Amino acid sequence: MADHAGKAALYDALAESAKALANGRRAELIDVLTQGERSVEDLALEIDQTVANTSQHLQRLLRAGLVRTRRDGTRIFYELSSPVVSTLWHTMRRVAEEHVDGLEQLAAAYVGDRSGLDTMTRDELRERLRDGDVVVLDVRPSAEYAAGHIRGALSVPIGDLRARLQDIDSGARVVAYCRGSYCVYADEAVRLLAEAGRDAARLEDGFPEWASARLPVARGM
Amino acid sequence: MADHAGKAALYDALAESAKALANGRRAELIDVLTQGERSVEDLALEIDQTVANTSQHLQRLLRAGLVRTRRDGTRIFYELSSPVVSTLWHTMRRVAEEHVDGLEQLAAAYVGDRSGLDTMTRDELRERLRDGDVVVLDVRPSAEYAAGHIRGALSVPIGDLRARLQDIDSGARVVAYCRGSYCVYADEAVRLLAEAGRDAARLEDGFPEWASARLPVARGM
DNA sequence: GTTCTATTCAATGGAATGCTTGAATAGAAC
DNA sequence: GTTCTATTCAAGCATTCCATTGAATAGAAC
Repeated sequence: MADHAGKAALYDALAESAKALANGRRAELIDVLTQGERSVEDLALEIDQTVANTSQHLQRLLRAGLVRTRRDGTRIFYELSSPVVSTLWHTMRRVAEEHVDGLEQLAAAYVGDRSGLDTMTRDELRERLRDGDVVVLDVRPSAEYAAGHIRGALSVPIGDLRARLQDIDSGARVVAYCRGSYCVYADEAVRLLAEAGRDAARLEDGFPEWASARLPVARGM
Repeated sequence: MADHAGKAALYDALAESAKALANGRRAELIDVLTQGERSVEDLALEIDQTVANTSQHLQRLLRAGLVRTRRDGTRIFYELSSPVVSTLWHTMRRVAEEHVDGLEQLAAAYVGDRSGLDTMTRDELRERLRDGDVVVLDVRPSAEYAAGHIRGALSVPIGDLRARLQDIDSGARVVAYCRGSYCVYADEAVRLLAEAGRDAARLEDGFPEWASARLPVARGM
């Protein structure tokens, strides 16, 4: 007969990865890290938590093996330890979307009304990029742009957009993108651009989807 | 600016699915349910817990939407609410295998030494089934056989195997299978058969892998 | 060496979780 | 109707988890 203690311990270990994700703040961290590596302070700002608290969550993720660290001078960068982790996060999100009820309402409440916003599919953007008749704006924080972006996109963090409006060719069709469908930066950008009389749309999804569809990306500033 | 409370609530909701899996006993339940629906008492036996405790875990899974129930006479059957859940479980397992350290040791400690056991791949078994020169034994509990099994397999729960040895054609090559690579029933069966002088091997993986490879399956006893 | 800064550590209190026990419920069988 | 049985509910206690606070550390800049 198999030993019961052994079986329990095995499943406890298997559940460790789930435990690491079983907290809203850590889920948020993993989601942000999906966009690329970030420093602790940066992440703390991103998830609206104290640095100490963020650090503790990160260390829990580290212990579970979901992230790894790299030191650069005085700061420490965290990143996902492998692509499987990002797959896990996306699968979890799909399951939650399908099965956690009330989630759609929460998402709608957070994202707000998108009915007035023009959108563009990945395929259309790819074609227009090939034809060169589009300006693509990456409105995520510049650290995320640096870690990877759609090839040909300009980095215009959402906070800088208003000030840099005049740098953007006023005749061109403009497409803004950010992290994905839950991310509201691109929405804000499109609204701001539309108010300024530009022909603006948001990419339906975000950078991770673009990258995992193996479409052209670039790194650095 | 987006409301922070809304964002936190959204991610908390997304983390709900992970919380449901963030416990060894619940992970075990999901794993068993991967094989098909089961009653509460049955599941309690399977995970070596009291019925009350098992019931509470099941209800947590139910609240998270990962399972659904069906009443049949006096008992209640639980099953996974959709195939995505089983995908989630497998992804989680892959992540744990890759990143939780000490897991391999735990698995090895539980599974024991397999070096003396002959194994057969899915492809080989499929060919032999087509040629008809193999006896296939499903050594899982009969409830799991009923919920779905390799077409052509006989149901011989591991506890009954010794008593039914003489029913098995003594000239044939015998292949035993159970739930997957962590499942030890098939190992036990192969050892028992080998001791009895039979030509026995275990299928490398288990029924779920067979089914998701879309190979021939059947239901019922 | 000293100072500065990003990160981590340690201790706290309050909330959620997990297992146990014994009682309650809701259909089935009679 | 009564009895039986599978499941759920409710209360209790020990454990773990989470955000906060303030102190400690380790490397960079000077």
